[in-house]
Amino acid sequence: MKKENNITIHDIAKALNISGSTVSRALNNNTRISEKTKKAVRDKAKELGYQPNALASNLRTSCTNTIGVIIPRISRYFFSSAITGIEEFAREKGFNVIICQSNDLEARESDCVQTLFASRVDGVISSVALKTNNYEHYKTFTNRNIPLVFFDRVCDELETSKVVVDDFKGGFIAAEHLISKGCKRIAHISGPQHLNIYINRLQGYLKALRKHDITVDQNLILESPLTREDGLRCAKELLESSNPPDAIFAGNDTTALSIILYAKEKGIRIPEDLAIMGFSNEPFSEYLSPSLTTVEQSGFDVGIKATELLIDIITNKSGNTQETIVLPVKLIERESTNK
Amino acid sequence: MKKENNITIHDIAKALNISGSTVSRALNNNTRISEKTKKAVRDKAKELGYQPNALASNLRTSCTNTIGVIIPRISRYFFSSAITGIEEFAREKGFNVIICQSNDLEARESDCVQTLFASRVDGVISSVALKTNNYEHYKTFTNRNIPLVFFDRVCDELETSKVVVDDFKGGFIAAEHLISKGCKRIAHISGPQHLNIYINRLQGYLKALRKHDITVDQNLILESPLTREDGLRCAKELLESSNPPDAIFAGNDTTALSIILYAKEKGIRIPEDLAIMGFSNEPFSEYLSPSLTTVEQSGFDVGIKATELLIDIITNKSGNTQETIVLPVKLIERESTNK
DNA sequence: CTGTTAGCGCCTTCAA
DNA sequence: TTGAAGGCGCTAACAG
Repeated sequence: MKKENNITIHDIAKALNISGSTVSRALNNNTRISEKTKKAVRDKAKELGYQPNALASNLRTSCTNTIGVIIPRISRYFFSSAITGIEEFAREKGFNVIICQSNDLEARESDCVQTLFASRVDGVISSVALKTNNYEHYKTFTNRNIPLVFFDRVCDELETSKVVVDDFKGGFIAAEHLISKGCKRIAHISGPQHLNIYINRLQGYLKALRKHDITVDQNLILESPLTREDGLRCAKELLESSNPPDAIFAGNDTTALSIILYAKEKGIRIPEDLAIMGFSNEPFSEYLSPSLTTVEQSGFDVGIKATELLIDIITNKSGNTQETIVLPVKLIERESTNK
Repeated sequence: MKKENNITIHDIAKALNISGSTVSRALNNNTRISEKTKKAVRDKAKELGYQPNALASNLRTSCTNTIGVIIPRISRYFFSSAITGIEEFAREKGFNVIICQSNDLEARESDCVQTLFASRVDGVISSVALKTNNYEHYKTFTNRNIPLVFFDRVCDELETSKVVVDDFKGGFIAAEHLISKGCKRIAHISGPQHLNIYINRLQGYLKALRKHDITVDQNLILESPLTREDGLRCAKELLESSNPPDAIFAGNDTTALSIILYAKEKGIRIPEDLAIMGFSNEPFSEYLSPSLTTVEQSGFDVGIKATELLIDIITNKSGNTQETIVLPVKLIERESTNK
């Protein structure tokens, strides 16, 4: 369906008896145009209801003013809030945002790359899929000098900028917090060990144990895909063992909630302030478990930071295209129900 | 930052000693091109690593193959799943998607309209902000013949297509379900009464009461902004009244969860199968309240339907631009904890 | 079936 | 400080 003809810069030019180029320059606030002309042009533009045609401008400049985003799933709160941050910042800077979901699958992620590339995005922000082991597809961007910024789940093989959360410290303070409560046998449910975030959280946890001279018990460290189902499996394994842990540091919200639910159902007592949900801020977590301690990162802030970095690279203000920004984490302790 | 020069159709043309238009037609699978030429063109395109430049095509055809979406907040599960549906369907049909959030504010919604318009989207899918009372800004689209489809929260003032959920029936079956459990005093927490969905749910509820000769008690019908805070206010008002209801049909998930939480905290007994969460499918609801009965709609399905409708209109397959599609609802009863 | 021609609306040299 | 001219890459008449 063709759109109606719109007002172009030439209509303004004709109305003002000047040339199209002058109008173009005036509209783009070129310094070589007199204030008087600029004002006249702007007024006339408003009067005629002129709307610049981004398409034409894009074709000419080969800039789309569009940022592509690849995320695992939009329905996870961390990512939807990251997108909110990305969108907000990008729009403010005059960029549009195109979002693609990988569904945590490598093949889909590869499709996303193609889609975004075909859309001629000026830059890309991505958080890698759980299932991604091969990062070749990202070279579509790096090979063509299209700026790429990873956030949260990053790829270390590629030389790009990154915005990460201090997962190591998160794991450390989570474990140390539990130790300070008197716990010795602290379980940790970790995620897929090819992803930086889970590796780092585990390392942080281990460091805390070592610092406090607590022997590491490998039986207390589980690797999980962090799904709900697997959360229940972990809960069973940990809570019904002959020698159960006295605290649990779960890898993510889903897992933590699964465990608490399982415990409640089986009548197993596990004080919520001795369970820690890793790195989440799901809005419903508080409802489920009002006294759960969490280690948090703000998806929104991560999104903003990543976008800021990307736009800096796109507009060439920053020559450094391999910067890594580490954002701090916070331990949030809630009122205890453990009376 | 300018992109490197890319392969164009003319490079292919030159390599094959044919004209650019033939290449263009071959690539677009025009019927008037011989299979042999098509194959030659496609092979050469692949060989050279040709990537079509959508920008140029867009400028020429004044179609962007892009759909704009305006939603209140991406972080609400219903909307994020709707977007997943929209995206999936749109991509399959070769459309890109640009998402804007209104944050449930009228002014922001108006900004979204401007942004999408400036992006020259081929069509728009929208769910109106809670705070929107004036729909003038949407005329930016309707005045210019840019197809507009509302979903879920629709605007009846504008003559557009709509995809809605059967809220009336939802309210009806929710109330009737509670009546069948023997409840007589059924409270309903409704949302802002300028929005179709809340009006209809309330009407359905009222019809069920009338059908079963239950006198309507206005004290049991609350209007709420459906926030968490107001959920607590409603809980207090209902549960601590001198004559409390024996069932509650909450307007949305947040409210339902607030009520259950409040009840638990205060030690007030309210069997979960006598509370109904209206129209939600938040992934964490089940964790919080495993036996809560819900009336559900799938955001994903709504998104798909809306996109299908919009793309039909854009591609002019359907002349009807004022269709209203009503999707059914389901009552989901879970295992009762009310032993 | 294929080629020629002429723009889509804007920006950017180059020249004045 | 402004104008003229050309072209970004593609497509849609119009001719053959």
